Amino acid sequence: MTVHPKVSPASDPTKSDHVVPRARVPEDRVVPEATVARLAVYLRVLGEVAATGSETVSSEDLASAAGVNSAKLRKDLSYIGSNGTRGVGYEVSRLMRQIERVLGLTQRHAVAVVGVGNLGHALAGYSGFSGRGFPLCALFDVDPDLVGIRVNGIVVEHTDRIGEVCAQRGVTIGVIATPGAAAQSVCDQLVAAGVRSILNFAPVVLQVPEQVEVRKVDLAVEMQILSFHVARRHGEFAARNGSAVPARAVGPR
Amino acid sequence: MTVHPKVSPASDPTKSDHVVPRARVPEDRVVPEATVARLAVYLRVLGEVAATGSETVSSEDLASAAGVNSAKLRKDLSYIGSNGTRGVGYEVSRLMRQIERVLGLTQRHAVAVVGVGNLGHALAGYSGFSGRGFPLCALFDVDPDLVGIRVNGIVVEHTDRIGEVCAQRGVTIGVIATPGAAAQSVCDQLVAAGVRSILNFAPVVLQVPEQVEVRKVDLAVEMQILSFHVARRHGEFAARNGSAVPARAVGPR
DNA sequence: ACCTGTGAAGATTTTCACAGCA
DNA sequence: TGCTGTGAAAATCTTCACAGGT
Repeated sequence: MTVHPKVSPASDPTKSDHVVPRARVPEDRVVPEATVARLAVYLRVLGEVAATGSETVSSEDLASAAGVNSAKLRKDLSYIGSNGTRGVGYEVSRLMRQIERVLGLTQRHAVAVVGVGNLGHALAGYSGFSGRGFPLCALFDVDPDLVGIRVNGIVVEHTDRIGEVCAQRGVTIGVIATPGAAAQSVCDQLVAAGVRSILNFAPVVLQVPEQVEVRKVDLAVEMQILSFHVARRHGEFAARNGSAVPARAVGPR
Repeated sequence: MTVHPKVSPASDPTKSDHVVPRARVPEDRVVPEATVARLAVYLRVLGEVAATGSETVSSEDLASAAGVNSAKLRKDLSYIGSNGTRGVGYEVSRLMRQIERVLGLTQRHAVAVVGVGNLGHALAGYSGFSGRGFPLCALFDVDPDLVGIRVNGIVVEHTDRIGEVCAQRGVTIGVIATPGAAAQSVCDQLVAAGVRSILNFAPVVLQVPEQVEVRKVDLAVEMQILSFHVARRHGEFAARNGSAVPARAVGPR
């Protein structure tokens, strides 16, 4: 079941020296997963800052615009070897380039979307896709009525041709927007075609080889998490006095 | 000079005492945030198990279907005071009810979707919405061509009426599917209307009072995270000893 | 024999707080 | 003075490993 690559409980928790020499790539720093997710957010916020004409930002301002605290932001940026200037802040354009480089946005990633229903359509039309280094290169569906039509300039192919078309067009990222029942099979085909990164919108837990990175976006899960918090809010107070909603500390603006 | 347009973000000065109130269940048990997200997944998988006719599952089987390891699953379930039977496993229907109760799915949560573009349409048509205890009760848009039309049985209202309509229909969860530029303003209106849970699809970091729970779904961020992993695979470990691929297993979230 | 529930260890992430530089 | 970069502490989350019930 669980694969156990390493067994030895490792060594002394003296983190100061990275004992295991990683490959000799320039800027080889370990970027925590949690940090990666936030870097993308910082990048967008930096874009907004740049649009205002500011050439520098402080960690404080950037953090508050990104909704995190400034210590976290500084630590995140320190992982990517960034340097701002003490007493001044970060140079916006330089920092943007740095984050883009770390996120691999200096290369383009050809994207295929499988499933051209409501959601697939919306995705295909999403400008942030092609606009931001993720050119949409292929669309697939099983529905004969959809195969052959053109969406956002791309002709919809039959899912049977996933392997062939993805290989041909160098697809590196696959987006699954099919019904749940079809998702695993589609996923298998993408993986067979060499796709190693998948964004899954189908309400299914995909089983993939470990080298494949899957990100899941699940509306039902998000709604249920919100539901939990709604219930919690009511539960904490309602038990005692039966009132619907606890007094609000913040009124309408 | 400062970037933040609005009031306090979900984190800031006032946040010195940042101890997020832990999630509580009537029994005074604490459910970690990370666990809450997985409970929703377990619930779906349990549904699939139930469909096969099994009346019990082991932590091992359930975990593998949910893509997590069994120790984690058992610990998660222990937080909700669940009990399976040693030597046997968990009773499927009982466990489902328990999770539903903890997630607050025993009550209905009226949902409003703001923004009836491509994505909003897709969301409005999403069956898992109304089907699963989240009745879609209101739709809003600014576009005069959309206001008044009926989508999935719901008449689209103008966003000016968010406050009025949400209050009237008892909306507790708001979904923002507008362009980024409109999102903050829409959010403010939802909050003013008493909505305390928001699912945000707009590529913006919303600034909200701290009692409001915001979940963000951000396609660009997801793509960029995948991009990072693509780049890492190709870059760093390329020529390390010939053995297995160094990529570490990364579970969903 | 099998499988849950959980204390404790380990790993990761967040926050604090301050040294040090422009 | 103002703000970054970062050790170190704290908090959170994951995994181990086994006691204990069936």
